[in-house]
Amino acid sequence: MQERAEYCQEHHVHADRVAHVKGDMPDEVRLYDLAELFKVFGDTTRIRILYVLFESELCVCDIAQLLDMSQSAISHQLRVLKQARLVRSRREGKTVFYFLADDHVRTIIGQGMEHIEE
Amino acid sequence: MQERAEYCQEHHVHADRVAHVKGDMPDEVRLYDLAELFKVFGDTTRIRILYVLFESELCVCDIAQLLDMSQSAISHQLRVLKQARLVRSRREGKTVFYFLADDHVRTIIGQGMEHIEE
DNA sequence: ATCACATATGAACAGTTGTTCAAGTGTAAG
DNA sequence: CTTACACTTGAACAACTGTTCATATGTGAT
Repeated sequence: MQERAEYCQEHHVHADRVAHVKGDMPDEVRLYDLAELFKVFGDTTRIRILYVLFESELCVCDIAQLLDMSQSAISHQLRVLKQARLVRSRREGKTVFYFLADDHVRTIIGQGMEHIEE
Repeated sequence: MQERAEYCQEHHVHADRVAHVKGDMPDEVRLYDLAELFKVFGDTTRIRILYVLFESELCVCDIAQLLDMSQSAISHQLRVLKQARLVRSRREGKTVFYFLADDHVRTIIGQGMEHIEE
C-alpha cells in the first residue's frame, strides 16, 4: 500500500498511459458492485442453479433434487441469486418457483463458456 | 445432502421438467471451470486491473501506481489473471508488460456493467 | 562480479464464504 | 386450531481467499 517509489522510479513509469487510463475509470462503487456481481457467478452451486433454470422455472425442491443437495443449501443460494437480481420468484400456493431474471445471465454464462472452451 | 424425501414428496416434484433439464446439463468439470473463471472476475482488485488494461498494456509498476497498491499484491493478482488466460504478458528488458488476452474479457465485463446499471 | 531495479513467490494471518443443523415462517387442507 | 408440507433463516464451523512481509529471481548497466 506504500513504498511504491522504492520500486518504481519516476522516470520509468509510463506517465502518459497512466494519466490517460486514470481519466476513464468507472468510479469505485461501480467497480465494487461489478466484482460483487461476478462473485455470485463464481460458485459451482450457483452456476448449476442458473443452468438448471435455463430451461424452465423450477421450485426449490426440484432444484435440490436435480443438484442432489439439501433444500436449505439451495434456498440460501437462491437468496444470493435473488439479491443479485439474477433470478426472481413467484409463489403458487405452498410452492415457490424460481426463474431467470433476464437475458444477461445467459449472455454472461455463454461468454464464459466460450472462453474456457477455447 | 440427504433426507430430501422428507421434504419433497414424489407427487409434488415436477418430474417432467426435472427429467428434461437433467438431459442437457453440461458436465460437472465444465461447470466447475466456469465457476472458477467467474471467481477470477469476482474481486475488486482484479476487476480494476482488467479495466486499467482496457486502454493499453501496462507494466506491473504502472498498475500498482494506478491502483495505489503494493507491487506484490498486483503481481499476485496478475498471476491469477494469467492462469485464467484473461491477460498475457511480454517482457521488455527488466519490465514486464501485461495486456488483455482476448475480447471475452470486454464482453463479460460489459454485460456485467449493463446488468448492474439496470 | 557487483549493483540496482522490476517483478515473482512463499508463508502467514485476517477476513470471507458455503454448508449443515436446528428452528422458524407461510400456506393449504382437514 | 392443528397438522403437514414447502420454504426460509440464523448461528456455527471448516475451507478458502487476498494482502502483507520477507525473500528470491531475472535483467541490464557499471
